[in-house]
Amino acid sequence: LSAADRTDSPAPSREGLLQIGEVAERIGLSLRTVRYYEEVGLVTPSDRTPGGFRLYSEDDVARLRVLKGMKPFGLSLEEIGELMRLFDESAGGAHDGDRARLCTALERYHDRAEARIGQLEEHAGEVRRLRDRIRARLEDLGAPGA
Amino acid sequence: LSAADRTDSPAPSREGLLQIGEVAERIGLSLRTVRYYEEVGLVTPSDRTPGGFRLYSEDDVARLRVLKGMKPFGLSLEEIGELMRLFDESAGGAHDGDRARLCTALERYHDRAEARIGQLEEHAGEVRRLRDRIRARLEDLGAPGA
DNA sequence: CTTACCATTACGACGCGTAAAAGTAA
DNA sequence: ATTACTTTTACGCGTCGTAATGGTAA
Repeated sequence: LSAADRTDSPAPSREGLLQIGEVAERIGLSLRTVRYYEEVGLVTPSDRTPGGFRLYSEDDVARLRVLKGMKPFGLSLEEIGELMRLFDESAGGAHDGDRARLCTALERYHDRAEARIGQLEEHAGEVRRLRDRIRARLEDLGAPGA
Repeated sequence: LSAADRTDSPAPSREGLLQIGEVAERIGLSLRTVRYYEEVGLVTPSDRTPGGFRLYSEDDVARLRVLKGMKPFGLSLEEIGELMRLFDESAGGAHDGDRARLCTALERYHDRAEARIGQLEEHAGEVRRLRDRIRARLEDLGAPGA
């Protein structure tokens, strides 16, 4: 290797395809998690090197990013998979199947999202009250000492 | 049994002590969960019937309620246990031990609570965006049909 | 005696963390 | 040859859900 090659870039590999380490770091997921998502059929790398290294396209990366964004939704990975397929199908333009089924399914997730938002806000409120209780204990504990 | 006894009250049992079913229903936890909290040393029933039925005092119930309120904090049950003990110790009035240790420990939980609040609000934001995307898909899907 | 409630034990699931042993890329 | 990256396999953990089997309360 010539000295000019010492850019030491982690692994652009070929044709803009990324290997798992780069992907995980960009998205903020662990390697284990990315592999697990593949194991349960959520995101499969578009290609592999002859040696078996996973190679992800930009689309794959995008899917993973969407996936990560869905996590606060509190769905199971299986449900996340269904939701992503619903998106795929509904984005397909050609609504070959029954559009009605897509709608009702999406509506259910929409309602669940609303419910989840409320729950998260409730939770934030509960934690705020807890924080205040801790704060009170602290003042109640720090004042006599100072 | 006389007909007058057919009030069929679930299980006030004796002396205001409640058995697990009543407790679980009041708090909104499953029996399994209540038993598990006991298993890991968080809330132990004050008494048992001769036959082995768990009997909870009002204080026990209160502890369980506090416990449930802490769940959105996202702590492990072990950490929740520590936090509850910190509360107990700091409420003891007689601060026999080192007050400094209590303070620093409580402060850590306080900071973690703040962080958690921020996280929950972020999550709510993400779910809101997701909801909007679902909504967009629905409009995009429903308009051409109607 | 019946019915509703409760006990214990144990195995399973989900979403990964983590380690082990080995192969691949450059 | 070295080094950094990757592979697969497999066991572990926390927080319960869910039987299965049998005892208790009234």
